[in-house]
Amino acid sequence: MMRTHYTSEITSEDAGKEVVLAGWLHEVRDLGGILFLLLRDREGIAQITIVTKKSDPELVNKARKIPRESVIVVRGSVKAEPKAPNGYEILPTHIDVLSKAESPLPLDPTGKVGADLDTRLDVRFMDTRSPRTFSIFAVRHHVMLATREFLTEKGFIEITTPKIVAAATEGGTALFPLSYFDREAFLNQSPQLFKQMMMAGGFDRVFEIGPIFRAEEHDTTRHLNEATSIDIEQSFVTHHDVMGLLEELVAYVYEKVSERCERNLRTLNIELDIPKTPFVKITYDEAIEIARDVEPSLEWGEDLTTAAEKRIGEEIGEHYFIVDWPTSIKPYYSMPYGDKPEICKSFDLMHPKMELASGAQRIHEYGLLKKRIEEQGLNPDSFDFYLQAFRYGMPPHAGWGMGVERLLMTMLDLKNIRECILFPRDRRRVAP
RNA sequence: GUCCGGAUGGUGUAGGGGCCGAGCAUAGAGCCCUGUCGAGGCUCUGACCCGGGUUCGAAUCCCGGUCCGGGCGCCA
Repeated sequence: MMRTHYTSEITSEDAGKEVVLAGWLHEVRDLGGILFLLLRDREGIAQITIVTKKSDPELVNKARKIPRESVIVVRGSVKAEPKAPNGYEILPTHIDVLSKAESPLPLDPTGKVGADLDTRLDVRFMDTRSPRTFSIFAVRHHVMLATREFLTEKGFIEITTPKIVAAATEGGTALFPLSYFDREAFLNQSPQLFKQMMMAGGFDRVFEIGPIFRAEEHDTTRHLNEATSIDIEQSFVTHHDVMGLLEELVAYVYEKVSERCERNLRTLNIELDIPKTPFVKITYDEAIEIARDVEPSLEWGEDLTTAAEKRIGEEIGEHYFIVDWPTSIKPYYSMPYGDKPEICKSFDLMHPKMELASGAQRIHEYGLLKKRIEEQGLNPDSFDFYLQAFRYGMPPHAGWGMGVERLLMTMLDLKNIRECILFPRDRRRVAP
């Protein structure tokens, strides 16, 4: 290791110790007789102080010439100093420039001058140097870690399923075609079919965190063409059981993030309210009723518009479920109610600002599933690989899928979903 | 896809027919400065998206294109 400490690992109590810090030259303040260099690493910023008259002229000269954002290693002793930012400063004996930064910089990581999201995404490697952007991804990591902990604790087994597939999963959404040797294939829109097949496979409880691809030409602040989904499937349970699991998971993730990401949340200026469980449940019928305030022409059997979702979100004001959707607007694998087949055992998890997840009790009976595929205008033959799993002992099961970026976006109150993914793929952007 | 708005130094912006030889901030170069913490002061460098048109005159108005932002749709 080239460094002995992160900047955050030093306090005024380390006075007198020799340390080696490594990072980027965040800022230089040259006051003439005294020179302050700010060294930034991913955990924070440390002040390097050089009193010019008392220091080696060569070191002073060298320090004055380093361009901002160059990668430097500083060896020196810690001095307790109430006037310094974190209560300590480093009196350097050696400063090495490992990689000199060109100037001007494509954006300003100190954040003094703003940059458009588009500019930031073009030079994401530099954007993530800013403590704010870095914090978003530190939180993202903890969202995914907490999810894995929670689901593992609940007996779920993590699986990975193919992203290259032969046929559409659900119909509905558009897929990206690609050439697979001499055949056409697609990028998968969801692990749905595979996780269900593993219920027949005896896994009982599975989850996957992975990319999903949608070829829709949507162009909004809450859609991506490549997103990350947390998907679960569980056997011998009902949709009510997996809704319970989902709300517990969301609350757990919020709780762990607020415990483990204190500094990041402070950087982002976010005060996390841990959602209270159980979440409110309203039926689709009730949702339509509320939505008619703003969408009087909304008919039963139609999907909710953006304005409708907003109106209902305002009304409820916290996380909630919309349950019992019309069978016709949900995927074919959703289980219709036996006594009322026009509605099904499906649900959406909503944040007041947008949809986060959707799921259902699944059809586990071969004949009904095949019939539903046909009714939705799809060809059962292309689902043979899937349907087969329902013919030799398929337990009743339920599950859901939740968008990681949307969870993070609503948690951190970010205005654009592109903030939540390092290298977003959208209608226009395929690089970097 | 559609509607609205926009494109000015590296970055973020002001200016909406002549006042623009384009203002400001920040960054960069240089000088001064011993406690900065958005350090400060002085000097300098650096820009009107592309193509047509209107006009004596276009950064500014019109047309086309490209790119970008927001809303809606589609969608999760």
